Amino acid sequence: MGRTPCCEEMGLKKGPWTPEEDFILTSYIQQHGHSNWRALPKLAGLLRCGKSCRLRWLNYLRPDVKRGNFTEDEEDIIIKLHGLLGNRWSAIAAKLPGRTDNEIKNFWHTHLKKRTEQHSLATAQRKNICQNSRGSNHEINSVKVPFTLSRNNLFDEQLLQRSVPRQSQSLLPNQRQPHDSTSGETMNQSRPNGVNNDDMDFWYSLFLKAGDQLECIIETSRASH
DNA sequence: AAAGTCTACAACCGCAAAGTT
DNA sequence: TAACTTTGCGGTTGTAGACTT
Repeated sequence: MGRTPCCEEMGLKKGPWTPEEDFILTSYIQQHGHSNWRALPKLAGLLRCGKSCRLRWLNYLRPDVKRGNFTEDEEDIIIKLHGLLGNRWSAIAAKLPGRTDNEIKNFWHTHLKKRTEQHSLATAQRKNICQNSRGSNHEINSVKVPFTLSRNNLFDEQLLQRSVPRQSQSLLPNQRQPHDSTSGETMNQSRPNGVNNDDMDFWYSLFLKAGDQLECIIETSRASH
């Protein structure tokens, strides 16, 4: 038996939200919270599905949502984190208070993607020149950070150990204490080398410390293997 | 001024993970 | 433990407004 799509029920409205709907949703959540998105629209008197209400609240109506243009600092963080995390927009958004995953995703596709593609092209061209001058026949790998994290892949810890700057070695996973017994247990169960790939705080701090230097060294390391 | 094209972003969709019974 | 429900995520689409021809 399949799951019923949330908007399949008859009479549910789709498309842009009206100010009246926004007011009803905001008022309801301020009074009752949002413990059950599925039941919320009926209780609030909205002809919307719970999913739509949740999205509207999280991306637009929440009081702590920051509107307006991204600052240069925010752009920089997004670019760096995207290099580290890939398209994990919610993880990136977690590091930018007031910004939503949807907003960051849109901003990436409309502004930053082009810019980083241009940067990658320039980097590849620069490295080609460098490689050719050394007479190497190694293929240039365009992947910026080889241990880019995603839900399903593991990074190459040995490569990371070889690659990070000396001053950042102390931050590597096997030198680091787990946050607590629970996370430590999870780490050991799920990762033979004791690494929890979801520990974004760690990778974020490492990346901010090592930053471009880490990327540069890893690229060199790959080319030399 | 009209038509065509581009850009930005709100919103939808399907899927998978997490939670519940 | 299986079946089912709910939530959250990321990819994609629809469309309004800006811009160009």
